Amino acid sequence: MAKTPKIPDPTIERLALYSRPLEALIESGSPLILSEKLAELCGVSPAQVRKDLAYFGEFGVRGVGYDVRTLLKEIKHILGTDRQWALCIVGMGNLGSALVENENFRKRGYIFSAAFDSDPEKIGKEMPCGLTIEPVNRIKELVRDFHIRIGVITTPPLVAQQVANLLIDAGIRAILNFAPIRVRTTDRCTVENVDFSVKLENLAYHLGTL
Amino acid sequence: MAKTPKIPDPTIERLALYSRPLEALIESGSPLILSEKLAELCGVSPAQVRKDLAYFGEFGVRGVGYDVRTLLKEIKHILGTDRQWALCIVGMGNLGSALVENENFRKRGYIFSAAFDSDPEKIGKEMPCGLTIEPVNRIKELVRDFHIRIGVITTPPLVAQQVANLLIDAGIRAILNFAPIRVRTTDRCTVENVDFSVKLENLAYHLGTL
DNA sequence: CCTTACATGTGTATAAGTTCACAAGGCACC
DNA sequence: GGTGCCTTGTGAACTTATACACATGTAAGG
Repeated sequence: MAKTPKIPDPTIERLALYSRPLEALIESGSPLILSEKLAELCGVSPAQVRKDLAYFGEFGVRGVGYDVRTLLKEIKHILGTDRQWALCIVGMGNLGSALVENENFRKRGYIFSAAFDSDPEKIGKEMPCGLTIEPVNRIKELVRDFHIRIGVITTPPLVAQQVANLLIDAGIRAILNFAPIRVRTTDRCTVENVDFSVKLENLAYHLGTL
Repeated sequence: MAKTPKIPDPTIERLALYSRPLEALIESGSPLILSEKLAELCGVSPAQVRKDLAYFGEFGVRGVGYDVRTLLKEIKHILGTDRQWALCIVGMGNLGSALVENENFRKRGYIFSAAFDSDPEKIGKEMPCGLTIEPVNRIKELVRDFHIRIGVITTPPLVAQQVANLLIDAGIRAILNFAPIRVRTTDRCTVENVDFSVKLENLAYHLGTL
């Protein structure tokens, strides 16, 4: 990996953001993009775009702009999206089921390799995507066998922490948590929390002040 | 609304975060919470908690702590979560269906009052929650009739912007967008974007550097 | 080959947000 | 009623992140 003295966390988040319009631009055949245009598409400032990219190298050509294909390739390499990642998911309720069927993930190299639940009713059922729901006591075994590095939690909040512990114990080093509770982890394991209602409350606040 | 000179945006996001453990504490019967304890539960610093709250008033008692019920009440009032909000949702795929069935929303006062899709196959179908899927050309009418203020977008990315325009035109002033594309709006309309794969790419980056 | 135009890359300035450290205030016990 | 303990509330220091403005380098055209 390239020399990266200290990258701001928001920069990483924005890199992922930049890749969305770039993918669309490749589809539409545009070979070139300007920082100004990309900035507008992502809702940030042009200087921000250039600074973010400059942390990792010189990907553009002065006086010209950025080659779309090259830039996307570089961003994907930085983020590690140029390879595939095996995921597992715990909690096959409505949300969990929706996620494993989601094409967006697969398209970006995130492959659900195992799905778990504790409900005996669900265990053994095959889902439209072809996965069979496994009992949680097989987490360790399947994480090892499928080389799963990332875990997704879509359980009720009350059991989310236990599940996180199971995942960490199984060797998972990154967790995407959809349960509305902050799960604790060790230094070895990164967590990203996604809480829909937090977002909604944000919106409600802004509505209230209008 | 109280005098609020200039509230940092992260503060609002954290207020919503604080409310989660507080709800749990009420269930478990603890009457009192210390900034240090709440901070730990939310993964922030105690000073941060106190500063965030101090923007809106003095809710605690020095030397004692915060009364859980009072604090939650105040936070809910600030965020506007002490009343109910009517939502509509556009795009009844797997994710959309999962969201309308989600109990988390209803519990916090967010009520799905209308669901839309453009697929003739889906229109007219009744969902487990009792809602009937309506055609998108009824958005304006139903938004008006049900006094809907917040719209949720769970469509494919290609039509997300059009849908956003429809919603804005119908008078919606806040949008929660799950499509992996940044939708543009007017000043009158706030948008919150939730992009799962951005979160995943974040995780992938951190895994890569480990 | 030199000049002009233009967009990137970057050091510096500005702004925003977080942590620190302590003053202010309330409760309990003596 | 006074004293000591404890936690909040908060101004100031510090850290982080964003915006500015210009120097740098490339391509095209005369």
